[in-house]
Amino acid sequence: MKKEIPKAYSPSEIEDKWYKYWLDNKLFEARPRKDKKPYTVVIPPPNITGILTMGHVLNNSIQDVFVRWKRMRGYEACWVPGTDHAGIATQNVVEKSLAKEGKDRHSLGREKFVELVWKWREEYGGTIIRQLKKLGVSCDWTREGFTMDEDLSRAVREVFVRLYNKGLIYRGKYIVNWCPKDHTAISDDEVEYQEKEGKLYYLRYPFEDGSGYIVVATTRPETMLGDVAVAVNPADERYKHMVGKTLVLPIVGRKMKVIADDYVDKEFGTGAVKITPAHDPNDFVVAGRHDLEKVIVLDTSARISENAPEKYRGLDRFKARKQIIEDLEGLGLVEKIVDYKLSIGECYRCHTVIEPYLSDQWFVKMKPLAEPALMAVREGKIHFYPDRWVKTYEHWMENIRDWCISRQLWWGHRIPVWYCNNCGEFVVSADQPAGQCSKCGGTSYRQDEDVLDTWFSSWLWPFSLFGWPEQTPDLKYFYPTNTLVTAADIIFFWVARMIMAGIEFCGEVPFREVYFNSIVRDAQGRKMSKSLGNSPDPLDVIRDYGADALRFTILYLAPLGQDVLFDSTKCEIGRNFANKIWNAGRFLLMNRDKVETQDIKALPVAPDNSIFDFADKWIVTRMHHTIRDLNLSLENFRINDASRIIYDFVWHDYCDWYVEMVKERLNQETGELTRAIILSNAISIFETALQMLHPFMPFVTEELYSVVKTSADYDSISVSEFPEYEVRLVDDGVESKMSLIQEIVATVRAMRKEANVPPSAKVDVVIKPKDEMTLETISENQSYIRRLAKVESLTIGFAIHKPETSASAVVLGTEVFLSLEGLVNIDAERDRLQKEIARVKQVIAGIESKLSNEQFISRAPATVIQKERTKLETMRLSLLKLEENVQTIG
RNA sequence: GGGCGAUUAGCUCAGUUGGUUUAGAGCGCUACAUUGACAUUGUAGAGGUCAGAGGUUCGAAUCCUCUAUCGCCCA
Repeated sequence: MKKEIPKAYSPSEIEDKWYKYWLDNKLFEARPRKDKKPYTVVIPPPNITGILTMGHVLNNSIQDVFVRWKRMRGYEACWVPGTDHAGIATQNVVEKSLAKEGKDRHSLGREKFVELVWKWREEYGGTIIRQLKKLGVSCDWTREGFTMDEDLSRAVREVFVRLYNKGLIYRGKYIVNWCPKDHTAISDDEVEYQEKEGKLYYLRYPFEDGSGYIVVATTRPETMLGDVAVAVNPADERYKHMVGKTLVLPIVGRKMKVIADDYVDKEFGTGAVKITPAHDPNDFVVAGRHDLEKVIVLDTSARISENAPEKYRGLDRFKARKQIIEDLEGLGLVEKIVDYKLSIGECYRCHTVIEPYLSDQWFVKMKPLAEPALMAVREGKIHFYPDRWVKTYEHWMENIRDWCISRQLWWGHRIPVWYCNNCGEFVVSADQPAGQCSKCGGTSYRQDEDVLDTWFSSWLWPFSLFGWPEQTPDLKYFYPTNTLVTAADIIFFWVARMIMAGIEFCGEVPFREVYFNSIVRDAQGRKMSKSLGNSPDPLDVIRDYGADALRFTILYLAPLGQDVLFDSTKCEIGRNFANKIWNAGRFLLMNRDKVETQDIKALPVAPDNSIFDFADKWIVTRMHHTIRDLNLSLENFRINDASRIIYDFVWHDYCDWYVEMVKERLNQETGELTRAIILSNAISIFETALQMLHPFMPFVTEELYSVVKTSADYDSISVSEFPEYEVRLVDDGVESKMSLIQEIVATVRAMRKEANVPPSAKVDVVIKPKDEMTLETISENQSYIRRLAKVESLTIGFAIHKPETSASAVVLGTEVFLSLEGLVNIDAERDRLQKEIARVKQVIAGIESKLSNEQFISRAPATVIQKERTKLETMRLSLLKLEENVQTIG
């Protein structure tokens, strides 16, 4: 079975092949089963309008690591994918394409428009899902959900009805955040605040009786058209005598009173505030207290409305602002205009400046839902990683405000409220009411025009996906889910609300752990954004470097709780690593071919065979420590630690040292059976390494596993058994022995370099060990030292004298001499030794001062003191030898 | 204004409850190496007063306080 293996790993051919294989063999499909524990993850559903970003790459790579890891550990791993209908975003996209044809949604009509959006969704809505598959994610695609699916929509209506019946949903005229571009209300959380340079306008409002004027300060002078009062603080001496007096609103001519209200901040502006109840949330509250009229002077596009003087009607709010200031200046009513830094609210979708706007909306009373959700996190029913997000969560939950859930859009879940066409009475019902109107007996109804906030469906995601409100077997088995991986910027939008919904509707938290993944930034630390064009297209990166490389790199770079600075060229880390693994596999296969007369699959696997030497013992020990550390890191959500651990093991332990040692053994052994066993040991270690690596780099590991595997137990590495730490396979002493060998090798290499010995030249080395144990270790492994340090003859013994012309070094008390007939550079050698002597002296001085400190002796633990004593001894011995050797130079 | 985070090698970052640390890695840099796993490589090397100042401690990159700079969230 000779096989040509290319020198370099090329991912593109391999990735598609294996992804298809996994899907064809239904390896990611999960079902309720008694013999296994479930491990459930629901994907944060990307918008159907979205395309894959680096943020998605990180988020989904993390989920895939957990899911694959758990699957291999014997859990029934269920990762449910899906998409979000994204009300505003999707409607915008479709409207834009309509506009290109010179049409708009109103000319089309609601029904046709919604049909069109569905068509758009069929055609383009799956883009991000296709892209996700390129990443190799192990989702159960048979369970793919969409927030507008019939099942999920049913859950939305059911939830609305239940909350309404419980008195937690109400309708009312309130000030909401209005986006004049999208023509809809948005929730408080959907407003983004930006610091901007603006102006503060000081306007004079004259008294009716001609006794002068009062000066008010405002940042939005155009709203004066809707003013109905001026308020001052009742404790403000400056204005006390003016309260109750009548003003005439300039331009408009409306008569209004000066009122007193505690809300007014004496320090802000002049201490007198104009009151515009229909266009400011605070003024709205004040107006309620004083029973003031609410005059709406803007229309839904934030143009001046019919309720204002004719001159301004139809003007855009910013144009109106200019015009009004101009006109007021003409009347001599502008006191001054000063520069002012203000925080402006923008629509998080389109970045249009939000207008506070009085309108009829539906709200959810949040306080009763928030309380148990807050407790759940406080009591540890849900853990956050990193846990500092708990504080943010608590702060928000303690100050929670009601949630405006109605949106003036066409695309979304229509509010399940029906109005009697006859009398206007409304019925809240999951389905169209069939019977007679309870009030007038009418039988025809029309449904509320508005749709629900998109988050009103995504907060049900962890259970609506499993068939809620039906008590399905899936729901019983897979809910609550285990791990939620998401970005922290939707902790309020989504995470907190899911917790509330889970507890309210299922009586159980929706997940046990929340992992907040890093934010991916560009190399300069800027947030990735479309407008900056600094976001690499993950598909390009996959094409250039491979999906495994991208996954590994971003996981390796993203520590828990820190942002990650990413640049495509960093994927060299992952690409080079994939190539390294590939070539380790290539080495094994090429050598296996040389012993093909042996049926390598039939050979006993390490350590249960006779050929299990120092190198095998060492790598098996290292491997089990790696398994232990890797599993621990993953259990603690320290994914970048985990990727480092496996990286170091594969590259440094396995490739740099173990493979080199295997080469030496193959070189020495002539018996084919022995050679085959050596290889089978090496292959079995490699297989385990592949398994550990598989959650991170699924493709290359699957490919190599398929060609290298000896056991033939599993059709796919993705359903093979994840390695578990076995303490019986750990040899306690072998690591320190190996590190002695490694240090000796490194020292010889360094000495060679120092003396300018060409890399190909062989050298003679003489070693005088520190003690019997060292002697034994070195003797037993001298062939490795020879090969790794390119040594011709190696002499070991206690009765050794330093060769005449040689370089010397001391490694943990053991002397190493490098014979350099005519090669030794006396000055360089002396320098090197002097430097080392100085360093060792410093270390000794440090330890001595510690040990001579009575406080240290009396207070430090005995083990620490003993360690210091041992260290001192070794260092003193080294110093002695170094000084001896420096004297015999030349 | 309130809260949170960061500051360690030229760059990007590890350093888990203070003591196996003589502060590590990757990239970059310097030197050398190419007949078989890999130049997407190997070997060796240079490079750090752990932001600054105090404090706690026998012992601090690690804990506490303050200061400085940067970033994020909330008002």
